[in-house]
Amino acid sequence: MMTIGEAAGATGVSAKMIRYYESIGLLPKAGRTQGGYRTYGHTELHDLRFIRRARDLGFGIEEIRKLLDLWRDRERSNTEVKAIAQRHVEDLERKIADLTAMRRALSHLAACCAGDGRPDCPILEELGA
Amino acid sequence: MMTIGEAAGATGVSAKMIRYYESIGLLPKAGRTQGGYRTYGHTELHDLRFIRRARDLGFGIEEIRKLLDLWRDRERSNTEVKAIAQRHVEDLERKIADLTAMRRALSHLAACCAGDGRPDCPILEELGA
DNA sequence: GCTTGACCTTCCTACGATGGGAAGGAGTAT
DNA sequence: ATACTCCTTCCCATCGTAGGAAGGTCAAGC
Repeated sequence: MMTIGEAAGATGVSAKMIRYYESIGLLPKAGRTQGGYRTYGHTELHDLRFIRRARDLGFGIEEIRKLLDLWRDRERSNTEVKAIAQRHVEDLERKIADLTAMRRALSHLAACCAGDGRPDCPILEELGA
Repeated sequence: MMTIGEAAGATGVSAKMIRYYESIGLLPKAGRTQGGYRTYGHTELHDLRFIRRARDLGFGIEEIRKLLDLWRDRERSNTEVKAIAQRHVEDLERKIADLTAMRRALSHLAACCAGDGRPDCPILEELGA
């Protein structure tokens, strides 16, 4: 059995976030020592690593909640899991497209700006047009 | 002279955000009518459009604050503007790279998942590995 | 046993940008 | 005068994460 700090070190999820995930019901309430310290065992560490990986893939808390439920359900249907994943892929693609449009517009403007110390600046001209 | 709602309609910046920008000092305090309504003229509309365009390019408030200051400064050096823009381009590229990595990993997993209603699911297997 | 220091507890605050809504006043058209 | 739209300020929520304060617990060394 580990303390919250050890579990944090072992999973890469900060102690702060572990308490937060518990507080919003993403994780079941952790066991406690006599002194009131939270305790973490194999199952709990697994959940934490699961959450960590899902966060790394950009899933939001509510999506992770569903994924954890599905993971715990032996009778689950992979159709639902795949749907969640595909929705998230589309979400990522939308965000990538937005950022890419910004980057393209802005790097074009930056390329047009001499950057030679004079006041003339196509970037500001465009913003102030 | 326009009211805040008219200025919002004319610039695409919501009345809420106009008040917010004023409250954080991004915009100077607007003039007021006798009744206490904020008033907006040419200069103010220009600033609002400037902010709107900069937001559309993904600049944060503090960057916009600097850009607005530079815009107002006739003695400005385009070197500084270009540096801000290039830093932001790099920021965008980092975000794009992060999201792209997520999308690649996740769409690979989704492609490996049959989605045929059975419990077997490479996505959950990977998250729970 | 006692002290020290590391770790834990809860609770509050903040971020960045935006939106929602309540309560009440201003302006305008009939 | 009435009714309606718009304005005002103020508070709260989002989402995930981090910082800090005040106080309790635990283990190691003396």
